[in-house]
Amino acid sequence: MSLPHAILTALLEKPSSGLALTRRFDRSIGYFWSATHQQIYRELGKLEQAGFIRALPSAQPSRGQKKEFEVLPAGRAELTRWASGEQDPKPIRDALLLRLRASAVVGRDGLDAELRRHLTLHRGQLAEYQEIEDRDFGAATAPEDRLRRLVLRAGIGLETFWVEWLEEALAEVTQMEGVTGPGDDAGG
Amino acid sequence: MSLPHAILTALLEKPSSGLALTRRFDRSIGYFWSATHQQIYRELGKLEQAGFIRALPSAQPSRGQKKEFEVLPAGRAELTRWASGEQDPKPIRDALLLRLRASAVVGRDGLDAELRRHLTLHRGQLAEYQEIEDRDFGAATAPEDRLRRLVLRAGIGLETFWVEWLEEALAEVTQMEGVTGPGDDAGG
DNA sequence: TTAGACATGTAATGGGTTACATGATTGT
DNA sequence: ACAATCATGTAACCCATTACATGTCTAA
Repeated sequence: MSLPHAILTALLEKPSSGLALTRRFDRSIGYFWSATHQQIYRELGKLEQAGFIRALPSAQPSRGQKKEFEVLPAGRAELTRWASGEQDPKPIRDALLLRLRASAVVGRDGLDAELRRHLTLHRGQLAEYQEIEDRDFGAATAPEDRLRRLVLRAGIGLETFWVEWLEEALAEVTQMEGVTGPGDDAGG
Repeated sequence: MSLPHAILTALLEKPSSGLALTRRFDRSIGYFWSATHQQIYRELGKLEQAGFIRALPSAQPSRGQKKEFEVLPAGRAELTRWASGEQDPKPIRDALLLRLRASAVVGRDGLDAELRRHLTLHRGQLAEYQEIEDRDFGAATAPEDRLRRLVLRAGIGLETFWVEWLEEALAEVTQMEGVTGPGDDAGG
C-alpha cells in the first residue's frame, strides 16, 4: 500500500492536479515508484473520500476541468505514521534473471542480444541519474536535499550494479558461444 | 506474465507436485521470483488447460492426493519463445526509497532504526547467497551451472549494493541527528 | 481415534495494466 | 468549424495477497 503515500508525498511537496502528478510520476517520483494516470486518478478519489486531501477551492468540479489537490492535516498524519513504521523489503522479482535460468534449460538463443539491449538501457538510465545529481545536488546541505540525494544515489547504485552485472554476464555468455547447451540444437 | 514461465522452468528441471513447487519457490527459484502456493495451484490449472503440462499418469485426481506434473512439448516451446524474446526491464519500485523521500517532508522519526533493521536483513540475505555460492559453485564449468551461477551472482550483487547504500544512508542520517528538519517538531 | 502434518483448493479483496470514453481549451 | 492537446474519468481483466475450507496420510 504505497501508492497513496507516494501521492501524499508528492502533494505535500507541491499541490497539483491529476495530470501534473502523472507528469511528476514520469520524472522524479517515478524513478522509484511508477504509476499511470488511471492509478493516480482512482487513488486521488479515494484519498479525497478518506479526508486526506481536498480539491483547492478555486477548482471547478467538472469533467475536463483542471482540479488541484492539497493535503489536509489528516493526510500528513497518515503519511507520518506510514513513513515511521516498519516494512520488510520485498524479495527480488526480476524477469531477466528468470529468463536466464530458463535459458539454462531450453537454450541460449538470442540471449546475448537481449543482454546487450538491457545493457544499453541501463547505461542510459545511469547517465540520466548522474546528470540529475550533477545538476541538482552540486553542494546540497539542507536535510531534505540530503535525503533526496540519498534516494537518487540508490538509483545510481542500482543502475551501476546492473551495468556491471550485465557486462559480466555478457562475458560469460560470449565465452560459452559454440559450446553445446540444452535446447541449442547444436548437439542433438 | 512471468509466473507460468517460472513454473515451466521449475518443472523442466524436475517434475513436481504443487506443494513441492511451493517449497522450491521458497528456496532457489523464489530468490528472484517469489510465489505463494495459491498462485502456483491456480497457474498449474491454467497450464494444464492450455496443454503445456500434464499430470503424471500415476497421480490420482482427487483432493488431498499428491498430483505431479511434467512439461509437454508445447510447454517447452512456449518457454523457449518467451525466454528468447524481448522484455524491457521494469522501473524500480521500492517502498523504502519512497519512505525516505516522505521523511524529507514529514520528518525522520524512527528512520535510523528502520535503516538499521533493513541493513541486518540484507546482510543476512547476502550471507545466505554467499554460502550457496561457496557450497554449490566451487568450480562450475557446465554451461547450465554457469548460467545458474550468474543468476546467483545477481542476487549477491544486489544485496551487496543494498548493504553499502544502507551504510551510507545511516551515516548521513546519523550526521543529521539534532539538526532541525521538517516535521521533526524540534523547530516548530 | 485423534492430532498433526501433508496436500490441494475456493473466495474475497485490492493493486496494476490496458483500452476506451468524455469534456474543455487552444490554435488555425 | 476543425484538429490537436489537455484533462479527467470508466470498465474490464489479470495478478497478488490473505484468509479460509477440505481432504489424506501417519503415528501415537
